[in-house]
Amino acid sequence: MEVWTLSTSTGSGYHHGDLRAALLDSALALLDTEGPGELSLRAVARHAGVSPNAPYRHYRDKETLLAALATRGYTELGERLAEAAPGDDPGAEIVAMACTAVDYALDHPGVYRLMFGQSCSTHPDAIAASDAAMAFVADRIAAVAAPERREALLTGIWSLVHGLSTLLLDERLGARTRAEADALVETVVRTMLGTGLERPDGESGAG
Amino acid sequence: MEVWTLSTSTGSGYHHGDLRAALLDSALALLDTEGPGELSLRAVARHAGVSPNAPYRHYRDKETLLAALATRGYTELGERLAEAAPGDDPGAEIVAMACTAVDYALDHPGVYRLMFGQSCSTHPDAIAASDAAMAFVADRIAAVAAPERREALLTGIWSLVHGLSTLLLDERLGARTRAEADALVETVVRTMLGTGLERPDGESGAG
DNA sequence: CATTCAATGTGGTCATTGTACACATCGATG
DNA sequence: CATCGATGTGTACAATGACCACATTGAATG
Repeated sequence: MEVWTLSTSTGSGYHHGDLRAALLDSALALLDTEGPGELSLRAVARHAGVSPNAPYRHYRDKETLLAALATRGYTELGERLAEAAPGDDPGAEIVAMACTAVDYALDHPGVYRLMFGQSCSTHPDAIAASDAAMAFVADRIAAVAAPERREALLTGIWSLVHGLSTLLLDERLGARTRAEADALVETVVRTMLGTGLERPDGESGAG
Repeated sequence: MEVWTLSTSTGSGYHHGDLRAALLDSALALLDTEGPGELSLRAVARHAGVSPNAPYRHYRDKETLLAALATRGYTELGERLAEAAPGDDPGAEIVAMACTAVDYALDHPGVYRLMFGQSCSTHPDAIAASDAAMAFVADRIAAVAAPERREALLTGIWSLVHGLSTLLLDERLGARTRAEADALVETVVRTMLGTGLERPDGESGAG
C-alpha cells in the first residue's frame, strides 16, 4: 500500500518499482518517434527493460495502456491551456490557447495522434480527460462570447485547432519552425474569427 | 497490355480479372466496418477471395494499398465537392461544401480516418489527390473572399471541417442523425465565419 | 494448333506481435 | 522463518506482414 515516488527504476532487479508509470514514459518516448500505429506493446516493454508480459500486470491490454497515455496527454494539454491565456483582447486569448494546443501537438506528435485517434476516443477515461480540457476552453470562451454563440464557438474553435494541428503535423502547411507555425495559427484563427467573408450587402471586391 | 474493364470477378477461378480494383473495394468495405488500424491485408485478400499473397502482385505492401484507397477517397471527396456548392450567398456555398465533406466522413469513417492518418499523408499520390481536392475548395473560396484572406480562409475552413468531421465520427458532438450533423455543421461554420466574438470596442454583453 | 512467356495467383516459410497460462521472485506480515 | 499477494518471467499459440519458389493462365508467336 506504499506510494511510489520514483519513476524510472527502483526495484532490486526483478521488481521494477513503478512500472505502471514507466510504461507510460516508455510509450511516450517511442510514440514521439514511431507513430501510434507502429508502436508495439513489446517495444514498450523492451524500452522499459521488462519482459513482454510485464505490462499486462498493469494494463489489461495494449489499447488500455494507450488510452492511459492519451488520458495523460489530455491532462497535460489541459494544464498547458490553463497556463496560457494572457487576455488583452478576446482574440488574443483564443489565439494563445490555439497556439498552446498546436504547440502541444508539435511537441508530442505521436501522443496527439493517439489522443484524436479512434480507439482512445472510446475509452471512458480518455473521454473524461478530453471533456475536462474542453470544459476549460469552454469557460474561457464563455467569458468573451455571447451566450447564444458559446457552444458553436467552442465546437468551432476546438475543431479548427484540431484541424490545424493535424495539417501541421502532416507538414501540409509549409511551416517549418515553431514560430512559423504559431504565426500561421494566429493568422488563421484571427481570420476565421474576424470578418472572414465579404458580407453579401457589402461590395465583394474579389476578382 | 490489355485494359481490364470489369471490376468484380472475371477470371475462370484462378485469375481474378481485376483484382487490383477488387482489393480496393474489399478494403473499403472492411474499413468502413473495422477501422484502419485493425484492418489486415490478409482480411482484404480473404474478402476478395484470393490467397494472402495475391495483393502483393498489385501493391508493394499494405501501406501502398491503403494509400491507394486514400487517394481514391480524396478523389471521390473532390467529386462530391464539385457537385455541391449551390451558392446563393458566399456563406451558403461554404456551408454546402462543409456539409458535403462531413457527410463523406460520416459515409466512410474508415476511409476518412485513413485519409487523414499518418502513413497516407506521406504517400505522393495521396498528397496529390488531397491537394487537388483542396485546390477546388481554394477556387471556391477565392471567388468569395478578399485576396489577402484567401489562404488563411482556405486553411481555416479546411481545418475546421476536418476537426468537425473527426469530432462527429468520434460521436463527441451528440449529433445522432445526418440531419442533426448537417445542422450543427451549418451553425458552427456560420458562427465561425460571421462575427463570432464581440469586438473589444463594442459592448461585451456576456455575463 | 503447339509453344512460349510474362502476368498473376498459391503455398510455404519466417520474424514479429498480442495475449493467455503457468511459474519465479520479491516484500510485507504472521 | 513460513506464507501470501503482488509483480515480473517463460513458454506457447494464433494472426499478421512479407519474402521466396512454384503453379496456372491467357495471349502472342511460330
